[in-house]
Amino acid sequence: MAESPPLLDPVQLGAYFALIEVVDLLRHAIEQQLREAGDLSYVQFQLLARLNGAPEGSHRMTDLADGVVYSRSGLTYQAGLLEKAGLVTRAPSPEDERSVTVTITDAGRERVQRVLPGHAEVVSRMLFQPLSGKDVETLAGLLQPVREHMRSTPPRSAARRRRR
Amino acid sequence: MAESPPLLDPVQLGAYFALIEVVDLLRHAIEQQLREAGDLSYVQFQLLARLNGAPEGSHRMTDLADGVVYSRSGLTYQAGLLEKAGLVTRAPSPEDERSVTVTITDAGRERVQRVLPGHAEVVSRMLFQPLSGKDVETLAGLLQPVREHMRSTPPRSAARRRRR
DNA sequence: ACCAGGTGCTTCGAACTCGAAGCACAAGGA
DNA sequence: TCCTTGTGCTTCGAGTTCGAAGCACCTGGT
Repeated sequence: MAESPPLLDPVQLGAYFALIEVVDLLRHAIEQQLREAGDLSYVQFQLLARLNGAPEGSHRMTDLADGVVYSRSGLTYQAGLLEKAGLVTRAPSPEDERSVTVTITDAGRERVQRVLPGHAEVVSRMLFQPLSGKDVETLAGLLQPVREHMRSTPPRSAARRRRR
Repeated sequence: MAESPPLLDPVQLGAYFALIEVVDLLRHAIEQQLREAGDLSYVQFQLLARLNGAPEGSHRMTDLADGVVYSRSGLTYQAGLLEKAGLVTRAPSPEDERSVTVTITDAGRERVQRVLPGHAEVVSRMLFQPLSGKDVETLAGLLQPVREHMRSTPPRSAARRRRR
């Protein structure tokens, strides 16, 4: 039987490894900055930022979990921490008694504002410093379709919950 | 006082968010595949792959930790698991009594070979499907300098260990 | 009106992660 | 030689993560 050709050529491998490594290093740097500047984990920051940008400053738990790449149970845990810290409130939704509406508080908005400059600074310095404006546009243009592709493609052997 | 301009423009924000999200989604998919195909976590796979590619099939702990973005203690833990699973052996280095040399076993190599095709398939399908060959080259070309930049730039307020 | 299946969230247990502290060896100057 | 400092790894404790299971509510068909 013939040797099946490698599914990834060297260029692809390089892109793949670089992608993973770049994001790992970036995340570490960001996490450290957020911890020092505002005692937030990256997930917590993402949640607050998302709420801060929402029309009413609130979202359902599920929408939050879908937005961030995160498990439901993990979200419950983090939402609990944020609530305990007074950065967020949780209340059952009026329309659907099952769902919980998470709303950012003033303290939460302040916290986001507090860490935001440092956050932007880290991203700018670590990620964008070696890239020209043109490069960034190109990068964004390449990643956007990939993002959409991944979002639209179900996890193959998917079954968020056992389907009948 | 004047409003300080945002440190990140919309295009940069888009690139940044897409980058993070793409890698998060990719990692999840990969992790699931590795777990199903070979009962490996992503870190374990990375470690085995690195050892598999090494000249002697071995590395010192520190070199492994530096290669992967990972804490020392975490590496000790994972190396322990891999050893327990018989995929790797650990032995004190002959030259330096302090350091530990990790070596991949035949079973370890087999395991890598077993999961590799599926791994490549997932990466290919999720990441590269929406990209042309030219796109991939461009992406690799953009990320390479960023990777080097991050690697060479120390964590700013760095001090891996308390410096005097 | 019932009730079977679906959905939203939480709880639970097990596993993983990290940094700080600790141990042992190494290296280099007094 | 000693002894101070540095390095390689492990241990420890606390915090975080996930999936499976569980509970409550909602929906649509009969």
